[in-house]
Amino acid sequence: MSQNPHKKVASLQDLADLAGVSRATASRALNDNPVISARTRKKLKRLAEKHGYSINRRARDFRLRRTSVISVVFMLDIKSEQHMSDPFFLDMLGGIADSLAERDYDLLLAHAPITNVLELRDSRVMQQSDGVIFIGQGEQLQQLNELAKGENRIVVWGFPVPDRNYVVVGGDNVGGGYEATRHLLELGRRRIAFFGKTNNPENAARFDGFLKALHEYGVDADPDLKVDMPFEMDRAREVIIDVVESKVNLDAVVCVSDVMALASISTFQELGMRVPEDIAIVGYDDISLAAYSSPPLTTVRQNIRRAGGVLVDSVLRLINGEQVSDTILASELVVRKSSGAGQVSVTASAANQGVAAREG
Amino acid sequence: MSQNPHKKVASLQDLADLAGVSRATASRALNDNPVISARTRKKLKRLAEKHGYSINRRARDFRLRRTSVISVVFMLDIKSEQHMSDPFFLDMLGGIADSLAERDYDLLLAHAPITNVLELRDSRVMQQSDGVIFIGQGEQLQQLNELAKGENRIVVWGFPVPDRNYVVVGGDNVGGGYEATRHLLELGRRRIAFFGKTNNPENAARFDGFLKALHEYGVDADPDLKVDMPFEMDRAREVIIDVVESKVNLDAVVCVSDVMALASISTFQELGMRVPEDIAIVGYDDISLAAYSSPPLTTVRQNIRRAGGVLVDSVLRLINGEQVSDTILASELVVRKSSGAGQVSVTASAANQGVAAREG
DNA sequence: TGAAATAGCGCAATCGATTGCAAATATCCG
DNA sequence: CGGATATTTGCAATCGATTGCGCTATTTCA
Repeated sequence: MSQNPHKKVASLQDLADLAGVSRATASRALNDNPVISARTRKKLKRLAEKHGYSINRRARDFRLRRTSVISVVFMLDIKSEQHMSDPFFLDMLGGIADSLAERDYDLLLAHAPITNVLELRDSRVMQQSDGVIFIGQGEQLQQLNELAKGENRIVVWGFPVPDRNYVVVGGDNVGGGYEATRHLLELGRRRIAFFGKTNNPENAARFDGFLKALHEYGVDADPDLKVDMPFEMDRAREVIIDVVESKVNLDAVVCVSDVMALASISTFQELGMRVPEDIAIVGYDDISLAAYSSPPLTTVRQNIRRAGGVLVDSVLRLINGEQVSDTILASELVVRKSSGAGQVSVTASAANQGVAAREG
Repeated sequence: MSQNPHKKVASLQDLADLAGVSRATASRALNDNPVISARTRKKLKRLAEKHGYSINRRARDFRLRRTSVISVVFMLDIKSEQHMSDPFFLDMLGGIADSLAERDYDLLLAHAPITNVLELRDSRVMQQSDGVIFIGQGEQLQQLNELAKGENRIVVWGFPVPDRNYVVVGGDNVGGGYEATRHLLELGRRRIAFFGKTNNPENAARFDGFLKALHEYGVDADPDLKVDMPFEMDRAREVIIDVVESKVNLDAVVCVSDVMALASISTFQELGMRVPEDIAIVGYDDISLAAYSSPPLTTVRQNIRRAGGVLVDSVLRLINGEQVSDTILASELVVRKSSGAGQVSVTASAANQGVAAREG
């Protein structure tokens, strides 16, 4: 009201009228179309500025038959909504949101637990957005692949399994699992457990790294030490108690997430075990609370903000019809000692850009 | 492709052609306009179903001059982006996202640190969405109020300060602060500190509750025990070290967030103090990790998912031109003991619905 | 100086839906 | 059976932008 010198300039037509030109000219001027003279262009831009006119993006998107919306879908463990509260996801979401904002895209958040990814096909996630970013492949590899069939605007944060119809951006899960395990082996531990479900490719890859390290150090893998840990912390706690009570001999744990690691620390301590003296624990993600557990948590850090940027980049390039290859981002082991919050970083593995080219 | 029996039915016109009626009739039929006969309506709905036609929401929104988008703005401490990774926010966001999805609204996420709220005025947050939800009032009470002036589609999660132009939904901060403090007083503690900045209304209210409890128990408030704690955990750590080293006598702490409480526990332990023997700590929010710290954290729980629902409800009703009053949601103290993950809940204060009516 | 080339701008169709009003058809009633 | 009323449906404008094509000026060059 009061901030606009004259009456409201709501549409392009209003602006054009004000400038004494046609709507078409106004449109072209604001879009820097070279066919418009510099004088006219400047005049219109000045008027737009002066009257606080900003283009109606919905109208433009409508005309251009696009949405300027990217959907972000969290593929969580089906029954555990709680899992979503892992700070890792918020960091990831923040990174994606920032990158999208820079590129002038909106973010449509879909995080309700999805029982079958294929149900998404007719949903707004697919229909009313220009592209989709999946966080995690979940357990529905088949369905996800089916959904991605014929679609060329889907990017997934996860692990590059063979024969898929989507682009993958992921951390170096094998390397991360390997470094985490190697760290424990270097500390002299030999009875190292792996805590986490391996029914999704990411965790399976971490487990591969785990096995690789064991093998390298000549340690046999004991099936009892692979624990299929649920994501919900209270249930995880029960499983840990089971493990300990069944007298499985273990002196270290590699966890697939920091949240799980923190829950484990708490549970082991509750059971009278000392961390890390009796049992050493390594997490994954390096959430900000990791540095503030007691003892501080050694963990594998993924560059989440960078990941968000790459995810957005990839999906936008797909939309643009460009060739996009997969990306594996480096992870690094962050070693924390009980004495204070000091930390030492050890690079785990270098970033490999574009590991696998994508078939057209 | 293969799932559609015939060719693609992309627009309402296609569907109308298929049914042998006009576009107008098709539109009315799908929208259950009573002026259309039941037979025609059924026929069109069946056809739409069969051919997998779903309405183009952008086109409809465009015609209806609305966006079906609600913006969510996180009003964070300006310099600390990290703060965003507090799991509390993700829970809140999840609750809002779910409620919006139910109501068929999109969620536009704006979380970049905002130096001046008024800058939002010309941004997409205000211009391209039907309503706005602010999470927290931040420190910019004045500007926020200025922004809300003349707007009647803004809802804020926070504390109902006087003379504002927006609707507030909030937890019972005074009650929460009070109960947290009372709990410590009941345990016999008398040197209780308050950790947190009180430059935003929510925390100020918690501090009021804190003072009220002290007063009730005849304990004098010591200015040294009010610690203006930064949100970043590493800086908070430094402040705590300062406090301890300056020989301030304290035996308990009320924190304005669980994340801060967890960081405090870690720091106190690092300094050789036992928790809770030497110093007892109460948090706020009951993030899921709170139950898994060592020792488990006693905290004030806010019903976040409910909050998300109320926020969405309120903003949609505002959009709808209805009168909306403020809402204060109950908080409850969750007491956790070192022995295991068992927990006892004590209701802190009842929910007061619609505390203050809003001037039209 | 006159014809051709170029620059600058406007006309009008278009994106996919909604809706006031009018037209067409069906139903009713004396 | 004819006119009045009620029921259904269609016509066409509209939301706010973009863009192919064509129309004027203006400039260029022989």
